Amino acid sequence: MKSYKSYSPGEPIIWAGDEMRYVGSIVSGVASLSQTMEDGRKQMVGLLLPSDFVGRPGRSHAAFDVEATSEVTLCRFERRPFEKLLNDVPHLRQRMLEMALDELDAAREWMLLLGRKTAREKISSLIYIIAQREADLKPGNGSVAVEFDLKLTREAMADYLGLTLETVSRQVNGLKKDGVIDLLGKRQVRIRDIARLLQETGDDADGGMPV
Amino acid sequence: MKSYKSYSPGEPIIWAGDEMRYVGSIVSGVASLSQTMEDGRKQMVGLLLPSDFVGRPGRSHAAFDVEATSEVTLCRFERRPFEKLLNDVPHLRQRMLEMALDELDAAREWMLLLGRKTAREKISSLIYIIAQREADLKPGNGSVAVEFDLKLTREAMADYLGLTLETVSRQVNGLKKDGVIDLLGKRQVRIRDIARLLQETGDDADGGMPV
DNA sequence: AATAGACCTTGATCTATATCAAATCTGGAA
DNA sequence: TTCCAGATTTGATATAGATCAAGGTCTATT
Repeated sequence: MKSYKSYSPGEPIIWAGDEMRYVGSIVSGVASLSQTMEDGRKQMVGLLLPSDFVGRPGRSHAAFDVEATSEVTLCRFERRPFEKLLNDVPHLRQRMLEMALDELDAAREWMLLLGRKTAREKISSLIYIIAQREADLKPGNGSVAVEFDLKLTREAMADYLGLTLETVSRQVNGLKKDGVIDLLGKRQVRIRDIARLLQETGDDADGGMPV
Repeated sequence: MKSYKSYSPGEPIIWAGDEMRYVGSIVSGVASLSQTMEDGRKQMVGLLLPSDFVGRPGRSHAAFDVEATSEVTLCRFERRPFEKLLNDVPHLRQRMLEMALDELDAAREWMLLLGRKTAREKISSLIYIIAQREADLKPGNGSVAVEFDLKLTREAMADYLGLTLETVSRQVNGLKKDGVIDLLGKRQVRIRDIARLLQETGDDADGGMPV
C-alpha cells in the first residue's frame, strides 16, 4: 500500500484530468501544482514542499498538473485504501481538514499577491515565504533562514507570481542592487536585511497598531 | 445556540483579527471575504452566496474581513458548541472537509484568473460564474441563468478581479457593445450569447480534445 | 579544453491597464 | 416633482510590466 518514487526536475508527476491511483506526500524536493490555458499561459497555484500532501481523497481525477521542480521523492499510498483509512480513523480526517483549511488560507493570501501586489512586492514575498518554510524544516536558529537555495528557475517563479521571467530577473537583481539580498549563484540567496525584505513585501510589518 | 441576523449593504459582518464568537451560513444575499493592505489596496478572496459557510471552526480569530455586499441574512451558531458538535458527529466533519476542498479548488481557479487572464477574460469569467451559481439556486431551466442581478457594484467587481472600477466599467460595456450581453439597468445582466461568453472567459470551452 | 544547451541578464520598445479628471445617470428622499 | 449622493461612464494621459531581441554564463559532456 505504501511506496516511494523519485522524479527528476521537470518531470510530470500527474496531469490534470488523469486518473489518480495514488495520494502521497513530498519527502524531499519541490513540486509545483499548476494550471495551463489552451494558449500556453500557465499559473502555479501551489508550491509543494517536504511534508505537503499531494492529491485529494474522494476525487478520482486530478484537477491540476503536478510537476517536479527539483529532484523530488514522493511517498505514495494507494488512494482507495487510504480513503478507507480516512473513514476508520477519525483523527486522520481531523488532520486532513486542518491541512485543507491551512492551504485555503495560503491560497487566499496568494490571491492578494496576484491581484494587487507590484512585481517587486511579489518577488519579495516569494523569497520571504521560501525562507520561512526553509527555516521550518531545519529548526534551530531564528524563525527565518538567512541563506538558502530557491530551487526554482526564474520561469517557475514567474509562473507562480503571475509575471514574465524577464520581470522576475530584473526585480531579483533590483533587490540585490538595493542591498536587500545577496546572490551566491543564480538560485542561492542570502538575505542581507530581513526587516527591509519584509517591508518590501508590502505586508503588514508590525502586526497592526493598537490604538 | 442558533440565531439569525441581517446586515445592510456595505455593513461589516466581521473584521480580520476580531474574535469569532459565531460561525454561520448565508441564508440570502451576497457577502464578500476580503483582505486589505495598509495603503488601502483591497482584494476579495471569496464571494459568499446563499448556502456558503462563514467562519473557520478551530480558529478563534477571523483571518479576513467579511462584509455584506447586498442585503444579507446570516444564520449563526455559537462557535464553541458548533465545534463540539463537529467532534461528536463524524458526518459533519466529513461535510466540512468536502466544503473546504471545494473552496480550495475554487480559490485555485481564481488564482489563474488573477495571475494570467486579461481584463476582458476576467469580467467574462465573473459574469459566467455568477450566472452558473444563480442557476444552481433556482433550478429548473438550463444549467446557466440567462438573466440575473449581479448584486455587486463596479468597485466590488474590481476588488474581486484585481482591476480598477474604470476598467471593469469599460470591459462590461465592451461586452455589451460586442453583443455578448445586454444591460437592463446597471447591474441587471442578460446573457445574449452564452457560447460566446464562455469563449471570452479563455477557459477550455469544450472540455479537452481526446486524440 | 572545447562545445552545447539550458538558464539568466540586459536593453529597447510597446501596450494593457492604471490613474486622473470630469461628466452623466439613477433611484430614493423630501 | 425636484434634488442629491452614490454609482457609473467616458476621455486623456501615464506607466508598470510585457514583449521582442540579443548576449552572456554556467555546467555537464565529450
